[in-house]
Amino acid sequence: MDRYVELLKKKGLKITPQRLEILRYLDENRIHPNIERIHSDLKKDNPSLSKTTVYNVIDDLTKADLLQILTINRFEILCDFKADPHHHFLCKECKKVYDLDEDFNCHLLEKIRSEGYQVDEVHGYFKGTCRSCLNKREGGK
Amino acid sequence: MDRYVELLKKKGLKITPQRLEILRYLDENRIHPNIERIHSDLKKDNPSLSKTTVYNVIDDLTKADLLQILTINRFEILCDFKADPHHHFLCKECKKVYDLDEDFNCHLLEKIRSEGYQVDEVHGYFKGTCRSCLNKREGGK
DNA sequence: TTCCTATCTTGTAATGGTTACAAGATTGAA
DNA sequence: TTCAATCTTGTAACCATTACAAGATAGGAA
Ligand SMILES: [Mn+2]
Ligand SMILES: [Mn+2]
Ligand SMILES: [Zn+2]
Ligand SMILES: [Zn+2]
Repeated sequence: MDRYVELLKKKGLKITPQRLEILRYLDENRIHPNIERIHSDLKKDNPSLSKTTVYNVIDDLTKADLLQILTINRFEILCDFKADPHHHFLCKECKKVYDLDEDFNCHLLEKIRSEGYQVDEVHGYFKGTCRSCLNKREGGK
Repeated sequence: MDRYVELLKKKGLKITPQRLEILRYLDENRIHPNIERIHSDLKKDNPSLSKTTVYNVIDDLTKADLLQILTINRFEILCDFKADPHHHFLCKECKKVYDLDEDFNCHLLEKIRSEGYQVDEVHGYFKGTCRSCLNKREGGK
């Protein structure tokens, strides 16, 4: 059975072409796209896709814990296929959002939990300039 | 000289009553208020304060690095007087945002820097349920 | 397979937080 | 004291997101 059909079934969501396409797209394109990007990319193969549907599906999938919305900037909704927990780096110059795979701060997490907080989500956002933009800056002088 | 006058002067910003009031308010109320809250609280003593001015001043002070805007949720602008770097815990139940004073993940920060990223900001956001809300839940059963 | 209802998709309209703008007030340097 | 640059204010515009209603689809039951 298709991997994405399985994911939706497991969460009790109906199988629709739109949900499958968006899920596949996010899994295969780990670029933290915004709503506009998802919509315009998928419209190529499915011209009738409505932007409202993209909003709805992102909402459903987020509630089902199949993806997460980043709040690394407040100007747009950035979507991330939910794989292992990881953190992010936003380059202020090219605006790309990179994944950081390294494990992140178990010590503080333990500390907070031991103080009685119930922690459901851990978000780590680093902001600055990526290597590629730094290089361009060097080259361009 | 007034502490806040000094801060503004150091950054080359003109001294205005609105800027001083907002700066003082944020320093004395470390509750990560949103624009609406700042505006309505300060309007009590200064009825002519415009919401546009709150937006403008927050913008100026952020650019001057005197405060930071949290992106812990995408529904509102939360302001934080810029003191020592620290991280945050959002309670999904009462919506309060707590400061986490513990030092946070120097290891990963070093790793990223060593890989060539230039890191300007580090944001750590934890989300879940705070002790006070957990207690209420227990008591209310 | 067929039927039927709950759910989903779509286009359009409404919403509301944020930003743009222009006129009048204030600041601070000369 | 003067005056230009900057700031504050109210109003209007913007536009991403959400609400809504009508028609389509999914999937369980018979
Ligand atoms: Mn990611
Ligand atoms: Mn804080
Ligand atoms: Zn870059
Ligand atoms: Zn709470």
